[in-house]
Amino acid sequence: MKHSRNSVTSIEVAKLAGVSQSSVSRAFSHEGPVSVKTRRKVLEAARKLGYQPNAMARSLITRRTSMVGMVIANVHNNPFYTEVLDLLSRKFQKLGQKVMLFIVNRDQNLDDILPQLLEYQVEGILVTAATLSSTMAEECERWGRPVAMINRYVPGVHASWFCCANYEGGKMVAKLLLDGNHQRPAFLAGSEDTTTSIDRERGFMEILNQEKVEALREIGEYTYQDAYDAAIRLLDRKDPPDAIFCANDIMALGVMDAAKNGLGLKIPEEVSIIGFDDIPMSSWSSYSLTTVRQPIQRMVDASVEELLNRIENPEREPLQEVIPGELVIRGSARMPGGLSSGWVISQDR
Amino acid sequence: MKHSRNSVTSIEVAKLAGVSQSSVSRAFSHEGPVSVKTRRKVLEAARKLGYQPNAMARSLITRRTSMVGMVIANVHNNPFYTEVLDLLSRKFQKLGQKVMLFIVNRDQNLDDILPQLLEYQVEGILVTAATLSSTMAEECERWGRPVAMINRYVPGVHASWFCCANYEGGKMVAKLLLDGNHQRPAFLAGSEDTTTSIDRERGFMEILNQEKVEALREIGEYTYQDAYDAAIRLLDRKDPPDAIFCANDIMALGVMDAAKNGLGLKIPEEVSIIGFDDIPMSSWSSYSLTTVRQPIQRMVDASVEELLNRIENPEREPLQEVIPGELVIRGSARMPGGLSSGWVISQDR
DNA sequence: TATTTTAATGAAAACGTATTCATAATTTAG
DNA sequence: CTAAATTATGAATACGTTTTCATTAAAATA
Repeated sequence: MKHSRNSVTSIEVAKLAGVSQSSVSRAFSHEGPVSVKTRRKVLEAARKLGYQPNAMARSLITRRTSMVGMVIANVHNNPFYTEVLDLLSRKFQKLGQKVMLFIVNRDQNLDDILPQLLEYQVEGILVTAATLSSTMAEECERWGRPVAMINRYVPGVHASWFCCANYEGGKMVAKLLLDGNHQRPAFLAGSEDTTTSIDRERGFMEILNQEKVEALREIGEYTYQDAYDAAIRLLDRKDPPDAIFCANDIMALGVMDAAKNGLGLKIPEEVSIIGFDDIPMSSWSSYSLTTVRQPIQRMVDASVEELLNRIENPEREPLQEVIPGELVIRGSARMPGGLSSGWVISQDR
Repeated sequence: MKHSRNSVTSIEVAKLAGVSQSSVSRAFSHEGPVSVKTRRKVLEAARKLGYQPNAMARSLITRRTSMVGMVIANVHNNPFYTEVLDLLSRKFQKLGQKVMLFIVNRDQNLDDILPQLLEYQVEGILVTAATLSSTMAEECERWGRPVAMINRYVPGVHASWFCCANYEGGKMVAKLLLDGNHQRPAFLAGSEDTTTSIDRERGFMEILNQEKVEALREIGEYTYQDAYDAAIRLLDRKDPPDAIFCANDIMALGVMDAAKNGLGLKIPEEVSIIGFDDIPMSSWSSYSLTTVRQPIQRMVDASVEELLNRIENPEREPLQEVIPGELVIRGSARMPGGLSSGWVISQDR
């Protein structure tokens, strides 16, 4: 039984089973009336020939593909998005969706990706850690291809999105630092053009400004090494900060290594460090990073369900949601009295 | 200009442009003779209507999809495979292939994944860190869907694969430890059913047996936490090992944390630790892990190129290759004289 | 200019399925 | 036991392309 390419079609199965092609189709699609007898004959013949229905042909007639596009950035340098990718992919699988994957750079233009997704008739598009221009997003939506984003939003655009409460998270961190008697905080930004970094910083500065506390600032481009270098610059000043809030965990780990191993500082006695994400490594004993945990499972569940929902109900208005994170207290920041490692503090919103 | 679903077809474009549907097709597929004048007219009309060719319909007639299936495991708990995923995805993209992604568990049976891949007419399948049963692999190959694996092989199966030289890597580590005067080595296995762990251990034990050195053994299931716990068990014995070779880096980091922070041991003075992979975190200053670097870029390039090659030339015999890794000397293992951190030692094969 | 060669075009067929519609077989009701 | 309702079936069509083939237009040659 040697086959050339995938030549076996429903017609051959029909022939072998002694029924019409229509019956083969009906036996496979679980709809339509088929007698148990013919179904049995068909499945038997199909098994013998190794028949697989051709999804391309089917999609042509049903106008459904059960495929979604997934565009994701930052997957290699931020374990948080690795986990998002993993959870998204599994969730789609569980719900019977095929995933067409595109891994891009954070700042990459998606103009050349989208046409490919549309050509292949994905029924919806999920974008994470990358930004879809508003015209592109509108374009998709106008074509009846809903778009959902995780941790990214475009003001005024007609698309679904689900973000961690970045602004509120930044506020929580600022409060925690002030309550812990820090005098001279610093913020280590990610990329200047990401809403996540911007919003976290805005919340952070909001509280500091209220209390008339000034903050130092550096940029780390969301990478360990950049953060390491930035931390050295910060901590080597004659007026170094006594706390550094980093726009994400991977940078916080770089900052911790710079402080501990690079400059021999004690954490948190000489400098407190706080991150954002709560990636697995943050809980490892070498770091024990105090951080803001993103509600990753809820963000994934919500965005997937919303996307599929909008695929089924194209007229429905896109949903947007800001989901609160939680402050995870570990050992990398000096605490106000009464708080110690192990506490998890939910946001008050 | 409000569209319902994607209703605009080449026929409508033809109508607007005042040409035949065939000419529209020819204007878009870069083959076939078209005058510049009609091409211009067609593209203009297509732009106006926002026309996108339907890849499903095309694939039906061309019998090509430019889609490959990618099955990958361990992506969330091993950064090595995150990087593999990233590089694979980008490489396929660059070569014009669409990627249909399936993320699975390491030990998950692929019997329910494969039919989906075949239904969707992927032209080839790339499997990483998961194992395709030999019958399944043969099945694919018989249907003209070539299979390529990274870091996994099934003896005697008709498929391409590319592995790091795990066996030789294990030997290098054993030699290094013996030359560094270690008396009592241990091996921390990954999952018992993975060839990677098995082969690394085989090479390691081969050298130790030659020198009549006995080794302790534990199992870590490839996770940080399991490795941490296993390390405590090993190091808390009354006859603890003076060196631990771990089947991958993520486990080695867990072992380091257990030794350093859990038991207060000095690395490498009291215990040497060596890993396998060379993930980014291994070079971070908190760890500085001596490890065997997998030739990840070469493995990715080779497997992708081989897969596409076999798609174009179905008669070609599958290629298999064992690609040597390199020993990366950092600070987590006592060195024989003359070797110090920063050395990279290629395998002698 | 007449003739041959080449390029451009449109009509029609094909890809493999789902679905509609008419018909045949079966079951249920009367 | 017949009539009516229901269920099962097959023939034919449609989905949106690419491709073949015959034809026409244009260019190159004589």
